[in-house]
Amino acid sequence: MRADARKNYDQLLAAAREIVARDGAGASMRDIARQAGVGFGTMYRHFPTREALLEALLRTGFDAMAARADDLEASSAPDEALVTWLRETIAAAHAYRGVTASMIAAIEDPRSALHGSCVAMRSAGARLLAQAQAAGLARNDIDGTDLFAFVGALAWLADQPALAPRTDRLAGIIVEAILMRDLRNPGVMPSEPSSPVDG
Amino acid sequence: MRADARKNYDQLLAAAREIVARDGAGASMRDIARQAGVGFGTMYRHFPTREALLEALLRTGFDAMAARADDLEASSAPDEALVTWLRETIAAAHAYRGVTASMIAAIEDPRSALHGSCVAMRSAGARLLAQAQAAGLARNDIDGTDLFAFVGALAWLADQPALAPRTDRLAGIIVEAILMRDLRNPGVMPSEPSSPVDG
DNA sequence: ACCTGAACACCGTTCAAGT
DNA sequence: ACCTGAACACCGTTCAAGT
Repeated sequence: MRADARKNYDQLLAAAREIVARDGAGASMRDIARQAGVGFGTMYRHFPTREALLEALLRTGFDAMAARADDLEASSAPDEALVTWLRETIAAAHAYRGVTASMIAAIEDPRSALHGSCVAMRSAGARLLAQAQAAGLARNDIDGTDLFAFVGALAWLADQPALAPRTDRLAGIIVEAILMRDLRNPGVMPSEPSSPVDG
Repeated sequence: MRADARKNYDQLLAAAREIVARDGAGASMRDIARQAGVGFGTMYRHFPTREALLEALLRTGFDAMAARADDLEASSAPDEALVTWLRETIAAAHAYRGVTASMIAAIEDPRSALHGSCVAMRSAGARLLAQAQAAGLARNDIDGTDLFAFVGALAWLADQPALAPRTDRLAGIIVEAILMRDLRNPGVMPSEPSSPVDG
């Protein structure tokens, strides 16, 4: 890759990060090329489709969340690892407004440029879920794709200005349901031995 | 309203229903006008904004769901009323692909044409929730807007082809969490008298 | 090799001209 | 009163012409 091409590539990615954060996944391609100081044709040479551009933009973040899952798996209890990973992943997805739909469409389309990153992230979450399930800390009737679906739905909530402030609390309710916890009484701490945990 | 204007209005609405069902909330306005056999100007005379058109399209459905809440409140146990209403409302929202976001944005914008219908529907759901809460059948730490948020998130799930088949099951998990039920063992039917139902 | 922008076929929206 | 479509400023995308 020639030096000028490399520079254009980097500038396009930087511009895309800025414009997509401002205007969402449907941002104007022309705006991105303009912001990068590059001709439209150059942009299409580097990224033949909008999805290819989003892919390059998201791969870094996705790979980071997959790696984060590994760290959490090693350092935390299975349930806490899962909770932390879910919260951070929702927050990360929210950083790219509106991309969640493309992300989810990519997971079952092997031809999509986003496919690899999506599958890797789903696997990372699925591993954490399996750990929690093996420890008897999470319900057994959901899988990694269900987890992915919840992340997507909650990231979508975070994208709605009217609902964003409630996202954390609603995520908490879903996490409770996944972890089979019962935290309904706000005054009672989970340290109280209220549930029968016999095998 | 003149007879020809009335006819154009109705044809625009019918065309919008068809095109929006096919292409979602971002459907081409020109397509709708063309499908209706009406000039662009005529369309903008009747519906000055895209939101105004969506509003007219959705108001009927929203009002129906509000009325449905009244029926259910009168005819069913509070928890079953809430479950049924949630499922039907998610299905109804899904019939208008992608409009959920506009619907939710409208709820806190009194100037939006959708505002009235949204608030009415939220109130209907909130009433069912309050009934279930009063009967001790639903958790007390959520309100009508939370319910609305769950409906939106689940309708969004139903809009994603890759996740649509799981929507019902995931809705069930959320409903369980709202109703404080524990149906985690798939083999056990709820007919088993496991919960104390004394009043 | 790589870059560029005129060119094409669209889009949402407006408004002068029609009946 | 109401309808219409040319006109404007955009958009995504391509491709012949340049270096």
